[in-house]
Amino acid sequence: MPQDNCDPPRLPRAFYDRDPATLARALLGQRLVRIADGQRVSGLISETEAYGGPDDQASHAFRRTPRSAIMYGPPGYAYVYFIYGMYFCLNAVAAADGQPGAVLIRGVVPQEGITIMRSRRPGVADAHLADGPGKVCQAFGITRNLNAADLTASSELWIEAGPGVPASRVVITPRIGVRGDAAARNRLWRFLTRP
DNA sequence: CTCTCGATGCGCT
DNA sequence: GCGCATCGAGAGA
Repeated sequence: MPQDNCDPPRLPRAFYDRDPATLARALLGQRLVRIADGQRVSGLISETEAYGGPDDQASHAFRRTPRSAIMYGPPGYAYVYFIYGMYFCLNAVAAADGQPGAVLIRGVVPQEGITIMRSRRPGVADAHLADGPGKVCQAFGITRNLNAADLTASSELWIEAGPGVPASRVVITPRIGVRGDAAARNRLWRFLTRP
């Protein structure tokens, strides 16, 4: 596979080497980039959620299993999982090696390759191309193949430094759809960008 | 092996 | 607002 970019400005591993909530906030306004079939698709991350380890009942890493093992590994890797029999969700592994944690990419505002996204999600209005975790993976063509991809080195999927988002435009809420104990439900670990 | 149900999205009401 | 699609991970037996 020839590398058609000289040196894409991927965020370095140190960027991911933080606790999940801090990383979730920091990922807002960064650029998610996907190259498939030589086509570049990108957008600014607009919504994230942090997931922890054994102290977070809502997290896959609440228990260490073969699937969640990657969340215990070094930061900067993609954790892609299959859900509800038909959707994929993309996470970026956070925190140091041995410290479990990840950030779910819940929403992206499309920038480049919008026509490709439309073709991947036929009949969907532009505003809803990637405004949900499953939609992000559909619009960006992200599947199981990209699980464990190194976001700091992959030529297929990475995150670049974007304009970021000022604190005045960040909204923080509890996470969506978590069913754990009160601690898991009440944690303010969802970050979204207000327009 | 079997059973449950989910870090969801969509279409219909 | 509500029900359904659809299947793999994880747990219990």
